[in-house]
Amino acid sequence: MPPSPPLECPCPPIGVIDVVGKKWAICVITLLGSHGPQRFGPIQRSLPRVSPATLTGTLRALEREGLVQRVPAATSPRTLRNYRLTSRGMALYRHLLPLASWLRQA
Amino acid sequence: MPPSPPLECPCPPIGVIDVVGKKWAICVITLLGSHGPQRFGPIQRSLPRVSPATLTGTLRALEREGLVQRVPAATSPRTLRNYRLTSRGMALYRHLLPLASWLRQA
DNA sequence: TATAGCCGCTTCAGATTCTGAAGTGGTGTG
DNA sequence: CACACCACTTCAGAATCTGAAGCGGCTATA
Repeated sequence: MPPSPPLECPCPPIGVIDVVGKKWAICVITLLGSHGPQRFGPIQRSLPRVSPATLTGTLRALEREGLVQRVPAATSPRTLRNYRLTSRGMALYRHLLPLASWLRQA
Repeated sequence: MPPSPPLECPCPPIGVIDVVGKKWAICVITLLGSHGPQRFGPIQRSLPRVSPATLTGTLRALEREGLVQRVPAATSPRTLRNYRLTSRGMALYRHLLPLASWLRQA
């Protein structure tokens, strides 16, 4: 008897999930979705135990996937930048809300 | 001016998310949710590039969180065991469905 | 009973990734 | 100019993951 064929996984295990299927990416997306655009510092302070190197990598990966973009921070006199969700990122955020609420009450 | 206080993250960045916020855990939960209880081998064959060590670790962590349980595989003459979602695991599965559908069409 | 094979892991080395402390560079302020 | 602030970058050590290999329990067949 041949081994049973692979089942189709509802979550394709390669591709975007390599970016999104990480806790810091999930946290960043839901944070930006619920609190609006933020700068690097506040994001870092809101996510205890994330190292700046990992946060930079996470943000760059989300940018590459077109989920987040950097925009000038209008409120600041400095040339600082906010990270904000793109419309694709907003769509993902909405699809993450059920998971986020489950995680909160879990 | 003191640094802005941390924002409340909708996804608490410690706790269950350390188990659930990984791609293999997401894949296992959605796989078991959509295809019913499965044994180790079929799960492994359905998730390309997961190593047996990582899959074992993922399943044990999900078991510890009460999301998955091992039950005797009734259909098999062997003393093999299926992994199946608990009711808590089923609840998580339902909250993961929107994410899974976004990932599929992303 | 002997034996061969499947299955569910476990072990291991090497590669990748993460943490947290420290440092760098660019920009605005006094 | 001196200084502070912020967004990173660098680095070493720790943790985690991959993929190949092997082990032990069980079953089917002889």
